Amino acid sequence: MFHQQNPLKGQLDNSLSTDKEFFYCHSCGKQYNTQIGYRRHLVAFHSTSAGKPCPEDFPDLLENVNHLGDMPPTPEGSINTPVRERKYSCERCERRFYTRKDVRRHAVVHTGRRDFLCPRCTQRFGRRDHLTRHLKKSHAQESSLMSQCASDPPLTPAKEESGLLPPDGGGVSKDSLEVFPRDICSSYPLVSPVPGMGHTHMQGSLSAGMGVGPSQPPSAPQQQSLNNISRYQHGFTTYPRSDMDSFLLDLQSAPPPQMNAVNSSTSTSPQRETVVGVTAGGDTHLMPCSPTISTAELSCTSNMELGPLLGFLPFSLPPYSPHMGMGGLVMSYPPAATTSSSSSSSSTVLSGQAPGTFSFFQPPQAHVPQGPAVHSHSQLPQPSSCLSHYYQAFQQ
DNA sequence: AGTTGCCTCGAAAAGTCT
DNA sequence: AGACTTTTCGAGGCAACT
Repeated sequence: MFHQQNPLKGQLDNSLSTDKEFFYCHSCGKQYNTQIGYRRHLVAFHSTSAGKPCPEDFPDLLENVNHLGDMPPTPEGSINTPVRERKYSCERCERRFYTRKDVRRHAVVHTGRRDFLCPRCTQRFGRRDHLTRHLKKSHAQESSLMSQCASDPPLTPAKEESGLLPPDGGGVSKDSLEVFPRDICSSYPLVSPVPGMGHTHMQGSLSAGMGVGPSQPPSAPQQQSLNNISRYQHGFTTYPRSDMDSFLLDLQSAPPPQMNAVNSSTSTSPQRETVVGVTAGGDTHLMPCSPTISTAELSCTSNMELGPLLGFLPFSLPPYSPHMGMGGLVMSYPPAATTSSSSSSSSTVLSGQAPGTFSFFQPPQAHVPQGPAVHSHSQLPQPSSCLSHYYQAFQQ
């Protein structure tokens, strides 16, 4: 956020407007409202010209560039560019787009749906590419760290064991698979953000989001044992501290989670049910009781599905559109809750899972061993060696 | 035409400096 | 505390691919 009295602005811009200042690029005539935009542009395209103010003979040009934004380009206003028409308009607002695809994607703005869950943190995104970007930018270092941490067995991208996965990777983005080698996914006991991730507030507190939670804060001793490898220590990607803070605060005040709500919501799924289980450490977890969960599901946390939690969201979701959850990693709607078109195409149906059933993905170590499928996980580094404070906090 | 993902920009949040 | 910088996310445009 830039403040109004940015001294740099005076150096960089040759503003046209009296009430708004801009940053101009003299090389290509682009205009930016913010310094950061201008700088990024310089770095990206004119690294040698960084810092140079644009000459003053660009105003006319830039005026045309100024806000093509939401307006259809006019022939006289275009800069030698072919005239394109924004034929497709949004029904809920007056925005217009060049393609229908853009309209559909834009719909997320109105629905507020964020079906793409980050398997590493509690972030949710409305678009897959946003999640991909988030993973690359915010969790890339963790991936490398975990790669080093989990040296045995050697890293194997989940897609390589894709015999259990649909050809498309089970709806998990290629990037996600690449970013999340199997062992990494397995090593992180993702506390399924699920039960609460569907909370109304998009940026709500973790605890509200988790809806689960333990009534006591994370145990300090365990955390201390992890200090030397915590990815939250200096130099690692930051996590939403505000979320963590509010989560911890909520832990102190929130009533015990209604885990059975999840259970009841999943009761429609005959194949995979979620029950409240208690681990050896006395921790409460959601535990899938079906043996039909495949290794792929265990391996890739991106397969988390949010169906159960949506059942008790405080807001009513709009009818599911296949385009909104397309290829999504998360949503699976029961036939009764979907239109005729959505049950087959809208959601990712995992192998071994009946289509259209609510299901709930569970972090691997919450399971009791389930035969060969779990074998590989037993070889993975124990969570205690690689688990971050963050996730451990939610595991308590 | 639909799907997917990358690029870009603007805005806001978070972090750092004075 | 305010100014400033950096990081992250939301969103639109668009190209590649099917």
